[in-house]
Amino acid sequence: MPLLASDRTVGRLSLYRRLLSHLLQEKVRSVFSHRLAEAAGVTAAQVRRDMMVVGYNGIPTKGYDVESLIESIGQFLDAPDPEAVALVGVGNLGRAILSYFDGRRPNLKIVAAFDNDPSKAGQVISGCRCYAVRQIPEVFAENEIATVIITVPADQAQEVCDLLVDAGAKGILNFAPVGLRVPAYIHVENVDMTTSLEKAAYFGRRP
Amino acid sequence: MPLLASDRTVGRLSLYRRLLSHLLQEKVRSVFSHRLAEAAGVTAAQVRRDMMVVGYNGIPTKGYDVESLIESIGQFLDAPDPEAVALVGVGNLGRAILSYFDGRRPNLKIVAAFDNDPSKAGQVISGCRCYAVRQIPEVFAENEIATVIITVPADQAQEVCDLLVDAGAKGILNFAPVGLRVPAYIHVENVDMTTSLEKAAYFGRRP
DNA sequence: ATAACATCGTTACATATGTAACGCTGTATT
DNA sequence: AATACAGCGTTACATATGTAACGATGTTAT
Repeated sequence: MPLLASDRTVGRLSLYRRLLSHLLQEKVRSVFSHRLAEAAGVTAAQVRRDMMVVGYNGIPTKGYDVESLIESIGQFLDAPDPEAVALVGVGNLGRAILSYFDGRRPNLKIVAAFDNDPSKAGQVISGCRCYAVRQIPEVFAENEIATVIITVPADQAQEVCDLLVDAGAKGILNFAPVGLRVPAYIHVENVDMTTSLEKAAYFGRRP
Repeated sequence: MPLLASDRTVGRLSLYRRLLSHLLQEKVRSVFSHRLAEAAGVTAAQVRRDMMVVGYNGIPTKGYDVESLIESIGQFLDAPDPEAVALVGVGNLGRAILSYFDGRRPNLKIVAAFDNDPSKAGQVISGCRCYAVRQIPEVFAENEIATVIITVPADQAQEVCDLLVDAGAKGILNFAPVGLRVPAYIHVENVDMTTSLEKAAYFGRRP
């Protein structure tokens, strides 16, 4: 099993796992590549090819065992131990995201939020404690935080990003609509809502 | 100039336009493909190739005129007239998005928000009026809404989606972590924050 | 026990996307 | 006015990604 998968593949694996979890909740024990493909909006061949990447083997005429496949994808995607995540920028969007992720992925828990408004420090929002921005280094070190979510306004994003990289961030989920400049070994995942909306409008208009 | 561009290309054009707007605010009149490429995180060749799609021509040794390029990209990406957008699901995330888009893209304005909690009807949030879900057909017809943002919980997303398609939605920006089933002529743009976070963590871990 | 069948794993192919090379063009300089 | 040069537009190439075809495999039913 290769230790590195492509961006697209990782995205699909994450999606498969979520779909499989839903199936498990509905007491579904096994699933065929066809069905999983339909739910994920891809072809059955794509699913089988992705399973190869994970190194998981199904059984002809039986399909994939839901529970053990979830386990296998987890071993591939997740770190061996639960990971601590931080969020910077406790505005409307930051709070919404804290709420969104609260309890959603136990292995990827947001344990600290930072804001440059000092009055927010000490507050607990959706189970997450707030700190001042200057506390980033110590809190990162204490919790071994490597993954961060940036939800500050665009004009502060680069500045915050630099602080985070210095503090040891490796993976950044960036909601600010700017291209962050980072060292090559850092991974930035951009969520650009403006672009997404414009794409929805554009392709909705031209079928 | 081709009337249809690829998904990726449209995403980059949207990004270029935003970067160009920033430049314009800083009174920058013209820009080279190199600089625009650097800001967007792509190669110069990519920028020039994308300009071909838009049908915009620069001038050797002078580069691209910022103002007229913004205009050209707008003509390519935007509808001839400003478009009305709706949002469904006025929870934490919905409100954050209403605030985020408030005044950001004048040609793509969120004019109506819907929620199944009747107490929200009549409220105005970030300049956007709230309605009950059952009012979707009439409000869509009145405002000729074709683009919608879905921010309802996962278990209600498909149901809401069906209503929206019936009401005439063509482009859907979906924040719910489920694969929506829609007719072929409808375009769904998924923003999957869970997957994005998992990707950030995965690639941060494996450089 | 054996044969038929459905589904899997894998390899080979097709398409989409990005990168680089190259000649062209217009400006600026002497 | 002629020449040098920086940057553009385009074409050709390389890589990445997705699709489909095909043989292998295990289960089930006779």
